[in-house]
Amino acid sequence: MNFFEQTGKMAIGSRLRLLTGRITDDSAMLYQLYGFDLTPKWFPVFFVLSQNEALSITEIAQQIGHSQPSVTKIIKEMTKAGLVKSNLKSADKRQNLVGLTAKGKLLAASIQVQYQDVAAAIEDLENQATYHLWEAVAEWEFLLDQQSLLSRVKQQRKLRESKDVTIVGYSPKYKKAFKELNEQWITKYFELEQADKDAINHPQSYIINKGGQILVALYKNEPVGVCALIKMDHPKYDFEMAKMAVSPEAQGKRIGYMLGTAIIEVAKKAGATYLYLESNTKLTPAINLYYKLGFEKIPSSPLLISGQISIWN
Amino acid sequence: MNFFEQTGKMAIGSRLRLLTGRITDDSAMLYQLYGFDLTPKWFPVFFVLSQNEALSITEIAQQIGHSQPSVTKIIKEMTKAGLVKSNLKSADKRQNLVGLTAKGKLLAASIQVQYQDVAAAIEDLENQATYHLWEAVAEWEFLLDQQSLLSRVKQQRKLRESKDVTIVGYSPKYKKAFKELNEQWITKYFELEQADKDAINHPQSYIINKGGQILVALYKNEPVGVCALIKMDHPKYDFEMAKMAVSPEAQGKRIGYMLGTAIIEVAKKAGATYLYLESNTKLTPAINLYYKLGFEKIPSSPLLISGQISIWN
DNA sequence: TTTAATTATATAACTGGTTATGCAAATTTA
DNA sequence: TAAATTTGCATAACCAGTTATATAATTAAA
Repeated sequence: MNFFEQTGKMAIGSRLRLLTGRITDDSAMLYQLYGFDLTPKWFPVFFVLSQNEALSITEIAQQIGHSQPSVTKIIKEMTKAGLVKSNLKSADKRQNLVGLTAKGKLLAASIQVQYQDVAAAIEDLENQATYHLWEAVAEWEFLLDQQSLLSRVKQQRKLRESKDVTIVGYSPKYKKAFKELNEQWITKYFELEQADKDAINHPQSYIINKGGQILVALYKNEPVGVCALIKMDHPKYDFEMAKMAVSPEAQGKRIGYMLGTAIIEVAKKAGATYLYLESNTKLTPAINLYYKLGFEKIPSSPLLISGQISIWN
Repeated sequence: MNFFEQTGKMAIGSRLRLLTGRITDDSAMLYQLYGFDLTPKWFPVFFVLSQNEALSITEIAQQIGHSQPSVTKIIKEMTKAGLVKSNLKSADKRQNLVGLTAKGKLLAASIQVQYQDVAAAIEDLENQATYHLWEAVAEWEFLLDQQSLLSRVKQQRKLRESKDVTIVGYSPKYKKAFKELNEQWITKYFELEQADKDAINHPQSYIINKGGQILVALYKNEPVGVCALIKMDHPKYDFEMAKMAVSPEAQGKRIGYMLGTAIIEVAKKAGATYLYLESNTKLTPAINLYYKLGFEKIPSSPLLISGQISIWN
């Protein structure tokens, strides 16, 4: 199996498929060896039916983890083989209650010896092994229930991509980016007010020269996010965090979070203890980010959330 | 997954199938997420082709562990998608040498980031687990290479069935069985001689009364095997082991072996140090059994093997 | 050097599952 | 209580693999 040494673990799906096929093939031969008229694909259905007097198609499907049409087909085949009787009396006329026939029950009783031998063989095999397949599979099921493989890979991608993101200070070459990124999202949700226009068109004079700061997030050396710290003249708040914008194409790389923590760092170094922030509550993802950064809601104003950093001190 | 707790490990095939499906489904979505025009089933072929300039269909099939028609179909699809060019120049005109196109090579290069993310996600998952799926699968492959599941179950069956076998001493109620079992196999291969007839028709007078012994193997209380110890008047050999017969229906339950070890035990208790045995070499399974019991060939006679017990002392 | 056997591939037919869909019965909602 | 929604099932169509088989090219054997 040199192939899988080359691919590494990302081929786990292919590798599992091959092993499964191997086991299923041998299982088919086992039923033959013991002289039972059964196929591996009937097994799960047969097993649950031997544990229950009668079940509906859907109940069986749920218990064994198959789709409902799969069970319908299997039941049809098993009925033909005389193992199962369907359409038993049910109060719910949509349901097709099925159960084992006398022949099926006889088979269920006599197949016990085969079950024992197979269980013993697998137990023996697992005892020879240092890694345990059964438990490993159970654990993967559990871990994938908690978070799917898809979502785990997405998380890894974010992690990797955030390594390609650097945060730099403002310089005139980012003037255009600062304007466009802010324009983009503000016009999407609101109208551009004069104060907005002033700030995003003239960051140097309206923000930096007044004691503020601007940070730019670069992804592969292209500016994809900005954030500003605006000097406030207020007894409690030293700065306002504002004009945070991230390009939609660069979403999902935790750029907002990186800009936020960086700007807080800058504010701290400038001696600030509280930051002010205004946001419309309808911008849910942004609000979540602010909470994550440590901002808290000021109860007074219902529509806006303003906040203060409670993280430090 | 309560179902698999009920079935126990004999449902390992079904359980693996479900897990495999789950992983494959997520893999398909991953290719979509990263924007690559690839499906999970192409992956093994695509991977080996990205490692080799050109391969024949059969070579690919062997490397990835698929059937040849499966690869043929996949190559057809990938050719249609422009990833693969087939019928490259080959000395052997039967062969269909295939390799990646420029587009395929580009894809191979750009998909590396996805590979990395998937590998990292799986690595992370395995690090969270106490049992390790990848290694467990590799170990099962190895153990099944050594001995198939089918053969392991057969072994367990023998073991179980040999527990239902008991060895008892001769009594007149086994007279018929002793005769029939011996008649059955002797007439199958040879002619019944007068000495044979005497012994199998009158075991009491011809064997036991002359200082010999007879053991009977019972399977579910039915006599299915016999073996005799015949007193010899010889300077070296105390007894001859003879008239061993096992019913064909009871074959494969290690009954011959059990009878043999029991009769040797009896001989030991009677003070014997060497046993004599004659057999025609064409009875290969029997010969193997005798060797297993500790008999050795007497070089002089080519057609017969006679022997001596060298196990004890 | 024919002839026979083997090898490489393609194709057809099958298998054990899946999703999509439509219909009838049951349940919930207005 | 009529209308809308949900549920249970069967059927159809598909999918990713398989085995069986035919054909052409190559290799081995007579």
